[in-house]
Amino acid sequence: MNPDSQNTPRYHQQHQKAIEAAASVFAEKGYHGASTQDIASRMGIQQGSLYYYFTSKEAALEEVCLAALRDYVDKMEQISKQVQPLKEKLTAAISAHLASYRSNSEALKVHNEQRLYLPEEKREKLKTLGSRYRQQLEDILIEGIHSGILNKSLDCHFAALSLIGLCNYWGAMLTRDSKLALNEITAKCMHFVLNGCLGDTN
Amino acid sequence: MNPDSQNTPRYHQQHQKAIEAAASVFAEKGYHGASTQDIASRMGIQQGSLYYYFTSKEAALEEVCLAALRDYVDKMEQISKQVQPLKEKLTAAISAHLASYRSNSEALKVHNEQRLYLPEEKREKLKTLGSRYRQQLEDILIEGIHSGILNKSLDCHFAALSLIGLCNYWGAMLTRDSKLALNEITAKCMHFVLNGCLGDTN
DNA sequence: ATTTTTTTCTATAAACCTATAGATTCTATG
DNA sequence: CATAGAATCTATAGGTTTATAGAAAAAAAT
Repeated sequence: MNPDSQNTPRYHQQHQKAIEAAASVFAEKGYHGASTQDIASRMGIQQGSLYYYFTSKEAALEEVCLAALRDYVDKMEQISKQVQPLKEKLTAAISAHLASYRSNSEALKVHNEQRLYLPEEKREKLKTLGSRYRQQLEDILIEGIHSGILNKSLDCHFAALSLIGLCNYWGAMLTRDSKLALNEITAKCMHFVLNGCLGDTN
Repeated sequence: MNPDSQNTPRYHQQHQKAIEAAASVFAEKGYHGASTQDIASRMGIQQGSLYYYFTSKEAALEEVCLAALRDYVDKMEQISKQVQPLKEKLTAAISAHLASYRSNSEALKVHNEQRLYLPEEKREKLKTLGSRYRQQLEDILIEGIHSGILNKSLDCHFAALSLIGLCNYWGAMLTRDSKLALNEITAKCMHFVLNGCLGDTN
């Protein structure tokens, strides 16, 4: 393959479609449970043709995870930058996290559930992006402490991770049960994270 | 195979070993990523011999999940039955949940991450057991409300599920990072669940 | 219109995987 | 110790899977 060929508009567009197809199939069947045949079928080409866009199945998983996380970190960065009170920011963050599970071709789900099947080396970029995301969340919480809203002695690192865990859990639920309402779950997560089980309501 | 043969002590013991081997391999490589060869090797027999203990690879996954959940529901039942204050009960529940990830041959992890690869019919028993577990947790919370400790308007159903999500997340972390201390994570989860980010410390 | 380049297809090698059948070894019991 | 039954092994059928190579079709450039 001529290396220049990767610069045509068509290549770019098809490559994108390939990533989406892979994300969708991996989300449904898991990395090992999905075949390159499945991915190719979903994007309407022959199995062998897929290798024009991915050097290997593993590379496909890597690209899916990277794209998902990059997308997501970007979104978080925007939220984090905006000047608005803590509660609004946090709600936006949770809502964005949960929403990705529904809409975004489930790529984030693939990242969360399948990335460990990548070899160590291929996971490094993911780790970097992942901790940047966690850091942004942490910063929002720290800011909340400074503005006097959150508890001074809150362990922000632990809280940020827990929030991620919580959102991943409910995000996965959302993809499985279409009856669940995104807004409702967002609000409940928000309330739970802020108040816990002891705290006063409203 | 003579159906009586399944009643010998040796069969029982080897069957148990097979379930543990399967749990360990599934936990590491995922259901589809693991081969029956892997499982057989781990228990030190030939690949074909495995079928003396499992009718199929899928049946192996089913047994692993069932065993894990049964074990776990039992443990929860005991905790739930004990007469002790809410905080102690909740701590015991969280600690037990997290501990299973470390010690229990990671079968619970397999249940949480791989059970969806089972066909609907084979998942029904799991659903029943799973909701029994959730219900027990919910009951602990309800009791906490009645005894005046927890917030009256707490959504116990949502809180119970969230707690499960949180424990699954930190449980998975514990298996990946052996430096994390079980007791510390238990205490932090406990504190987070009770107080959230707003609540007072201690 | 012809040539070049990109994109897709077909065919296939090589590896692997599940499940079964029948032979073989082990174990317990009379 | 001989024998029945349990447990394991070997070999393999039948299927799927990844990845590659070379042909063919489509698109773009000259």
